[in-house]
Amino acid sequence: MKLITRDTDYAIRALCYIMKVSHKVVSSAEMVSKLHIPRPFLRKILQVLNKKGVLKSTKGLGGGFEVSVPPENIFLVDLIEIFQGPLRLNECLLKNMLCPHKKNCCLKKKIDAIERYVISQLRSIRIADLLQTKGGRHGKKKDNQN
Amino acid sequence: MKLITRDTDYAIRALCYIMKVSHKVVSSAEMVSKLHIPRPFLRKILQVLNKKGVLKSTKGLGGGFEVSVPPENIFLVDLIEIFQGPLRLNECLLKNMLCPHKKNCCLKKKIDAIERYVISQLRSIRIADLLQTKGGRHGKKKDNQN
DNA sequence: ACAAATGATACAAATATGGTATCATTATAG
DNA sequence: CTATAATGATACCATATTTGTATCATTTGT
Repeated sequence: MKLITRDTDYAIRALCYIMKVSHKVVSSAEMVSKLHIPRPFLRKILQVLNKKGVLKSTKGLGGGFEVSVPPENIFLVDLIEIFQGPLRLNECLLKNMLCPHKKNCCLKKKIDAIERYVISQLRSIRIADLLQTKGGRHGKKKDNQN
Repeated sequence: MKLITRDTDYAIRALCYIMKVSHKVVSSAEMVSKLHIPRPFLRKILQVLNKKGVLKSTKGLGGGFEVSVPPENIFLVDLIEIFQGPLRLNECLLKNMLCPHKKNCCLKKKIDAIERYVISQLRSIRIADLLQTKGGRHGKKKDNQN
């Protein structure tokens, strides 16, 4: 059971890279070569981030992607929900009607409580916070051979 | 993202049914008719529970399954691990080497902390505790039309 | 011996995940 | 104004996981 899937993972990496780099607009080609993410896959991910308003894209020569909301306002839970849908730990139970005739199943209650905790934790993680340990830690040191 | 998959779900239902019912040994046929679980799938699940020592099976006429450890000693986390493997929320990050050159990635740390919390919570949920709200709540009341 | 049960195991369908490929559109440089 | 470098849209495909099915062997009570 993965809390974070590959596309969310790649999205985090891409966002961190864009935030870290000095120039505002970053092309997908640059990210592919730096982050070693399969190109079409990364492009698809970037398009999603653009549609969701997390990134802003510019077409044409010299175009690319830039962060479109203040980095402090992007949280891990947002990316997870964009790529993995709403975080629901107990969907299976409801779908299969484990407790068909009662709403007060204590298993559901307990799992709901866990879910609330997990979401609250994920909501507290800023993508910008990850920058410190995501390759930008040493400020000006070169990291282009990563 | 499901915390509990279908087989774990079915296992919970079956265990609760066996615990709830007055007779010790319960056949898979009975559980199929009462719990509305596809027969071959339930049989497979029961066999796993038998192999793992949670249930004890008796072959032949009048045979079936009975609980083989004290119900208070069966926890939700055990069933999850039996059917879904060890609970690891962050395997993806490691596999893809999100942080290839540093062990002190703060994202990993945070997710590990969440994982520890989730596991501790799941470890505190006894299957026997679920009985109260799983169809056995009213004691002797009939519930066989479920 | 027969029937009722589980044991073992291989197969298959459906879904989710991870990834490709292709063509259209936009924008800039010259 | 055309060539080129970028993204937009979209359909497709491969693999893994989940959710089952099917079949035959084995055991056991009557």
